[in-house]
Amino acid sequence: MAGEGSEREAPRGAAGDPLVFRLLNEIGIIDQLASRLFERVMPGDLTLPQFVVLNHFVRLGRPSSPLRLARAFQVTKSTMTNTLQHLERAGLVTIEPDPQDARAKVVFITDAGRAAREAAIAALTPRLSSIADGIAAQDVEAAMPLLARLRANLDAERDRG
Amino acid sequence: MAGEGSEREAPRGAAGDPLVFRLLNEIGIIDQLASRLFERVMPGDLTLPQFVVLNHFVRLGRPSSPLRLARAFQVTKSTMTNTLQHLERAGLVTIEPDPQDARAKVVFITDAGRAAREAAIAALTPRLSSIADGIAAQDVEAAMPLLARLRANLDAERDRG
DNA sequence: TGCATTTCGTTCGACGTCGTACTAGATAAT
DNA sequence: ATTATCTAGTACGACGTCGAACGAAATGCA
Repeated sequence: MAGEGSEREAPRGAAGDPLVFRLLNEIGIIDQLASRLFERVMPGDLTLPQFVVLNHFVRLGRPSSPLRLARAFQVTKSTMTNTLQHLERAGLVTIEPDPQDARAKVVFITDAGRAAREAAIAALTPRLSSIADGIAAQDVEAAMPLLARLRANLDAERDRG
Repeated sequence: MAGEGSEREAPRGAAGDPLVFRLLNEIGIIDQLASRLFERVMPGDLTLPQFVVLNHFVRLGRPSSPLRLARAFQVTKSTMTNTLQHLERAGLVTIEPDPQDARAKVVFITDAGRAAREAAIAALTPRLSSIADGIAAQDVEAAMPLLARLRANLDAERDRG
């Protein structure tokens, strides 16, 4: 464990003591550390959101649209526009008008995109084992329902206004 | 970035550890949703990092320095410089040179800062119960060691380069 | 003492993210 | 048909975040 100064605290919320605050707190730290680590390990200029989009294409096996991608990743349309523009400039995806709907666009992954995704996974994989070190699969499985519930609650609260 | 929604596909179990990957994925989504919700609920122009810094001051009960704050929240110095500049412009903190060390600075929370923090907490509190709805305290307690371990692993991996 | 190194903080440019506002095209309503 | 409304995507500005580079001050070392 790193330096643990007496002043150490979490980068997220924690207005008081409540348990859920502590949980969100811990989650915030983990997300912070994980994202940074991912970006540092990524080859080239590939960022985490860019990788995630490329990965999605490979798993999906077919083209998609900016809006569907935005929904899939819970980001706004403008955020996805931004990410796709970067990917397109890097030649990792191509974007064409949708023949069916002149408002829409179709996004394809390119061969270079697939290669970049493979390289990223190759760089990531060895790190994942270190990160998983000393973590029991059954403990993770046991924690997932809690997290799913928390996510669902946040989701509902988001729609609430 | 968050995880996929409806456009889901069977995660083909690439080499490595799909389990920890899924965990980090879920954590990413939760952090996303929680952060957005916080910012939407925050009164005025207060952002989450700004609130967290103010909150830290109240809990700490004494001034601090940009570097110590950066370490406490696991962000870089430049990130903290940025946040503190916003807080100072809003009159929520004051920043003075450190008499002991001419390189350093001392950051104080102001009365306006305390008031802003109180207002934020007042706005946040009612949301908390909704977010915690259906979540058992013992389940959270049970999950914390796992998360702590994950955090520690990420921390160690970060220092590894 | 004097110079090299470390430390504290800022500046700069880049990316992700949001929300608002806008265009263009599709759909519904009358 | 014509108009009103909704939908897909983009533009813009703001904030958080990082890393690299920098100036200024403290510390270490010879």
